[in-house]
Amino acid sequence: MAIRSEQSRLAILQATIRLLDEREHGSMSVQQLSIERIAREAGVSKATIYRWWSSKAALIIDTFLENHITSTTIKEDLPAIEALKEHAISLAQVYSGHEGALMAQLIAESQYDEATLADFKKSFFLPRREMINAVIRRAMEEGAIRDDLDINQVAEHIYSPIYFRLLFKEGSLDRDATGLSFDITMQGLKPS
Amino acid sequence: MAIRSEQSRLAILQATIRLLDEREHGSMSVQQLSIERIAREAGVSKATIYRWWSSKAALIIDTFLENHITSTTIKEDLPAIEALKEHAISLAQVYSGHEGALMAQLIAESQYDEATLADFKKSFFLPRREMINAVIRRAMEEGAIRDDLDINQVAEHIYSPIYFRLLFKEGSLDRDATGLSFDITMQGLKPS
Amino acid sequence: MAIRSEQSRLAILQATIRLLDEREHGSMSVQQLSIERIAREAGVSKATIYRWWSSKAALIIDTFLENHITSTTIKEDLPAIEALKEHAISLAQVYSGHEGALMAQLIAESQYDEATLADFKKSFFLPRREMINAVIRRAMEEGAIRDDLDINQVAEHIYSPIYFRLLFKEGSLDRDATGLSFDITMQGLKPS
Amino acid sequence: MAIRSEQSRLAILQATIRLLDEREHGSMSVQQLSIERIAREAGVSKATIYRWWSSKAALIIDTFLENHITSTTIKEDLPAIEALKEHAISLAQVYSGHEGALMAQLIAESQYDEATLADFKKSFFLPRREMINAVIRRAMEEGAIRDDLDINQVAEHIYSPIYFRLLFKEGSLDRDATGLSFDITMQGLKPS
DNA sequence: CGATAAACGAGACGGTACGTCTGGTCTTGTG
DNA sequence: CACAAGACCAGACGTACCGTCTCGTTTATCG
Repeated sequence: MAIRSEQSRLAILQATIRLLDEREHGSMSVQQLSIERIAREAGVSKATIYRWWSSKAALIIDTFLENHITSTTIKEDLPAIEALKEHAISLAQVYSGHEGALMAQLIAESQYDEATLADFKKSFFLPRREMINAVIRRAMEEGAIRDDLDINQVAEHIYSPIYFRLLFKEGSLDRDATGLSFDITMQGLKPS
Repeated sequence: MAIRSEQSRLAILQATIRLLDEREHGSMSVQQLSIERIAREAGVSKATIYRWWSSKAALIIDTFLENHITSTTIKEDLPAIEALKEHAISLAQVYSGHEGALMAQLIAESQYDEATLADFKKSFFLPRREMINAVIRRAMEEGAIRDDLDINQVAEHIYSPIYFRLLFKEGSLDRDATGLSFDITMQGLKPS
Repeated sequence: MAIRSEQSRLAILQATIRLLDEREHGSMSVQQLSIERIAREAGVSKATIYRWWSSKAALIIDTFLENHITSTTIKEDLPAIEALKEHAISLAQVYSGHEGALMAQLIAESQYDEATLADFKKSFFLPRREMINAVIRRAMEEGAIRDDLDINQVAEHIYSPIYFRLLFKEGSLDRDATGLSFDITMQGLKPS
Repeated sequence: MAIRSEQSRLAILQATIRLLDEREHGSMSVQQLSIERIAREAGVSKATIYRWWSSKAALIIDTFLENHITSTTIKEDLPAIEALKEHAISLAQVYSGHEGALMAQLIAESQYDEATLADFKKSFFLPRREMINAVIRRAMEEGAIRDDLDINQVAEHIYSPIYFRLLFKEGSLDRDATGLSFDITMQGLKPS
């Protein structure tokens, strides 16, 4: 039989994170990063990587998951609106650094491959959305958000300005700007 | 002396648009597209391409400009809010087709190169934003939009849901969905 | 592991010999011959050639070795002087054809690269010189050649007129001319 | 009208000699030297070079001629044999330095182009041979060399060991070695 | 003296090749 | 039988030259 080598798996993931690391020699972009290089760096055969990951993007997504990257908690004890606001602000702050660049590059890669986009959404979006949707639902119950809207569309309105700024490097991702943006959005979402 | 050959310039731009074209043999993505291939297809030396364009992305941007891609007009005779809405809807519709995919790929490329992002914004964003900003300003004067906000931020709120849907292929870009989304945003932007 | 492909090796050597062949389409010179072309002709990746040969010249030398080019036997049963003469004459005759041109081009290439010269001498010169030196030694013992000279210098005097004519295409390389030249040289080498 | 520009001609020749110069940045070989580079270095259009020289080799030959390279005088007041010996020795000494390398490279280039070989012989060989032939004739008259031989063949025997050593970098080109070699050759050429 | 014709610099152009890199696949031998 | 090691074909990378070809711009002769 010969089971999958955990040692190789880890070596590959660690080589990947090391090559993407901001403090290293130049910190490669996702585009510059090559399977070839990762294999060399990890002391692993290229075939082993291809055996277990379908694409460079899939490997990078796994690397992110393994390294608990870009997780933001939601404070359950606050009023729903404020919990959402805190979440938005902390997400924006995470995105203003190196992890934001990586996230932007993953979104970029997703434009070239359906499967990558699907994988990306499954791994990052849906889990987070489930959490956030619960809070949105709570806000609807609290009467702070219109309850005649699709929940996903509400989430979209909350997130989209943050991703816009991330991808276009336009406007700030700091606390104040994100808070103001959130308030405007909420003004549009509250019941009339 | 030795003037640039218009013939070569056109051959290059046309070969590029042809290779990116949706109806052709597979319709290459921006990533798959190579300078090598464009040169071969255009019957042109690679050096000629490198002489005039600093990167593949720069060439593609020029190709877009040359082909009047993704231009949407603004109806000046409507009330400002309705002009904005029409603009948003027609932009979303353009983005729901092949041109949307190309636009998404250009945004993707911009994540890997500062210069590309700058070029991209200069060529597509700023011109459009100038137009839209005038309408936003008119809406402020008409009292339909809060006049205490930065105009760019207002534009951001109008655009960001569209780009979110474009990039994440989540939610629809059709007339109804875009209209609803726009209405929500406007609700947040109108004076209290 | 991953052993060298004998199939590729042969394809490369055969493509090389084919391209250099006198009967083919123009018969390329060593200078005109390109790694690119050989790879294309052999149906082989350029990298495979670069992996195993350090330069075009090294590849051509191997091609020669593989094809038993320019080997001339020495008749052991003749008196030493006559064996040497026969050898000189047959070498000159070989050099008067296509193989002479290739040899001249290899000498030419050697002027531009130390390693090529060394490789060339190791592969062609030294083996032949060992054979010839034995005969020269026999001639010295037979009293036909001065035995106070360095053997290499004796060999040099025998060979140099042939290479002179080869490289300068001056004078003939036929049996009579080479024989006469050899006799003159021998007159200078015999004991006084 | 419009006569050839002496200024350009000189700039080209000087750029060439400078690029080939041993003291400069790496001292390019004839092979590495490119028309492109010479033109750039000379501040001259490529076309101007192509207008006046048929090949790189032709240009280099002209450069040599212009710079009185590798000229060796013959002492008329010595006995013919000694004049020849002095000539051979001083030629070998010239060839043991940078000029020898250039000469070797010109011989190399000549292997790839008939016209270059012809030009090379016409510019360097024949003039020198006329001088040397006169001395050989004198040696014949003095009874020091067999007078039943073709003069060119005599010259060949005198020169060939020197070129052999130059091209194969085998054996020395110093005074003693060249002198010994010359003596051996002369022993073969003197009347019996 | 002014027309004109060649020579010139500048450099764009289509090509060809360079040597390196990566993508994926396949093979061989080890643990 | 998963793995490392790495060979293999394919093909793109960006650069360097090739030799040809406009371009204006001198520059000298000739009408």
